[in-house]
Amino acid sequence: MPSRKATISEVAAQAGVAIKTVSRVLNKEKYVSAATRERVEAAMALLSFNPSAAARTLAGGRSFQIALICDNPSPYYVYEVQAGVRARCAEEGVRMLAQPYDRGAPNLLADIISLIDQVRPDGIILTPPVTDRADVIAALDARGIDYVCISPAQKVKGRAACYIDNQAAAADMVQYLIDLGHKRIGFISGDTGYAVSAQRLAGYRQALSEAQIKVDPALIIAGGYDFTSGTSGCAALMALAAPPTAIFASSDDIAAGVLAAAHHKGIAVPGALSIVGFDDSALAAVVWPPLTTIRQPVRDLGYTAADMLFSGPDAPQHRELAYSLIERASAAKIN
Amino acid sequence: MPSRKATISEVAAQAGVAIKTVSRVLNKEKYVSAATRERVEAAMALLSFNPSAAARTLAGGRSFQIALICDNPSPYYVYEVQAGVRARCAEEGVRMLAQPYDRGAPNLLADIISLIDQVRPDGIILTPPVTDRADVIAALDARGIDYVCISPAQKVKGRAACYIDNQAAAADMVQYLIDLGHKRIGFISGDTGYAVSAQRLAGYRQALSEAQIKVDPALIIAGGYDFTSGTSGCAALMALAAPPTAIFASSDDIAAGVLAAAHHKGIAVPGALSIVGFDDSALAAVVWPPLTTIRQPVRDLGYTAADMLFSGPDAPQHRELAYSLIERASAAKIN
DNA sequence: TTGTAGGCGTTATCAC
DNA sequence: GTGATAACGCCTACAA
Repeated sequence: MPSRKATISEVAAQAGVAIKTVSRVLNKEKYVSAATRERVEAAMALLSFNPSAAARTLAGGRSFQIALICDNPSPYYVYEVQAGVRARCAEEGVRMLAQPYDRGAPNLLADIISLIDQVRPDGIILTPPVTDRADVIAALDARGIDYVCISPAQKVKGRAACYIDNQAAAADMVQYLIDLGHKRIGFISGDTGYAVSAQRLAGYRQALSEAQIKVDPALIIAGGYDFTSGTSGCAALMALAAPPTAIFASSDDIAAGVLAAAHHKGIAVPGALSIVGFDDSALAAVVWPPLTTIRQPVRDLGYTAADMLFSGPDAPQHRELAYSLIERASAAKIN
Repeated sequence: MPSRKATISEVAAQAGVAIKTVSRVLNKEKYVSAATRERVEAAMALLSFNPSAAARTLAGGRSFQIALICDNPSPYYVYEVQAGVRARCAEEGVRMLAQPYDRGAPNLLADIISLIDQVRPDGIILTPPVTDRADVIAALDARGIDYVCISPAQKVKGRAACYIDNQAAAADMVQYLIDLGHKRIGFISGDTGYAVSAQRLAGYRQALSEAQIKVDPALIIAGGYDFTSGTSGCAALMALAAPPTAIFASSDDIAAGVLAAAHHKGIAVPGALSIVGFDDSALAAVVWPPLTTIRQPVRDLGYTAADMLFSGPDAPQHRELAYSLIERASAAKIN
């Protein structure tokens, strides 16, 4: 194993062909005789040749990198999205450039433009709430970069995305609780920075309204998509003079927090309290296969199939602690 | 905002200087008059210039990318390490190339070599168990690439690393349980693929031995660093004719699993059962500051400071569910 | 302090 | 099918 990197011209010399021919083999182009190809491949193996990504990018305009623009307070969510994207990238011979960013960063647009101009990724994957930033989308369109949106707020015709009707799904979940006999149902919202937060709240209101149940503002707690919103939200709800008998958590992390707080207070779940949690990473799971076609038109997706929920590598185990106690209304209904 | 990328020569023309001068400003080199610098910077801003990473890499030999070679079954661990590395990279104007890999991948060495030769990262960060792969380390040394090891099995003089004496730390933790009066202490091990797993078991044995407590093989469960090892391990231990009164979990994920199983069985924790968990991501937290000096000699680190434990962005909240019930022996003792 | 020439390793174009 | 040659955008070396 040589400690110095072999170049394409060395491979060419070794195989007794022109540089361009090696390049053809490398890029799996047509019009290379089988004999030549084999000789070149042998030479590449002999010299353990690895093409320079920088040179290929400079000359060819492709970077062999897919950027994942990702902001989410939940480690599980990030982990699953990354794991899935990474796996698909490996299959395609592309590298994943994970770009977590701080939500609310003032220069997000500039950062993304820098990324594009500096790295020239072959494709970009967006997660909320960037999926809903008109300026970012416009910049991507202007540069003609391929991209897909995970869970955008709106379904836009012709734009590659993994979409779900959040309001309808949330309404389904609340309806499930109503069917169980609940009338006082608490709601812990997600971060207001995410468009889906309002949509889920709308679904909550819709279901109650359809069931002729009056919405009690005291039962609606403003939270964020994290564990602590669940703990504090649950505490606040249970401290009410008339506490709820069920709680809708706007994310699975919130649901886990609610569970923790409920346990802390000695409340049996389920029993005295029912909880449903909205599973965001289920949506993320769906984007993996479409990534294949990131350089081609990607079809929009509707609801996630139930069997895709929690389909991440070890998702079931990792989340068992939370889900063992969560009514799986979402999984049952979202489909 | 032009939709086409500006080049360095365009900036040079705009500023009325030579390309090389722009390059000097770009790389913050000395010997550029303040006036010239300002003019160049103005031109760069005007054209919203972003240098091509590919071109800089090809010509300069630097890629402005740091690779993070990471394998771990715990999302929290990965999340925290990535978050920390990313933050430091941003400060340094470098990008993070996260490279999760499948443990036990047969071609890991080849993959890493490909990474080096193709991307030429400016530095590499390794996490267990790659930190202990002699072939990988040798390859890195051969190529003269800077790298740091998080939690290697052995402390190697002169090799940049974030190290902790796992055996001593584990012994401390078990001693803590013994001090609480426990005599039958269960042990759920980590994956045998990690060198630290054996070291932690050795620490367990050592503490028992020093306390004149006979080691009962039935109390030692083979597991992995994940949640389910905790649930199944706990179930197995509690099913014994003489169950333990305390359990040592080889990782925090295992500890969380033990907790879940204990709850499931209606066992009060703490009370009937004490649990300690080994916190791996605490070690990871320590590597962040040294990253600054990744291109310079990096000093070895000893035990992690207690106040660095759980220092990740939202670590305390996210892990509250698990830790609210875990005796924090490790945090107290590791320092 | 600034500018000029040459090359980094690959791909695209256009011949052969 | 295969091969020369010119880019690609920037940095290193060496002048001026």
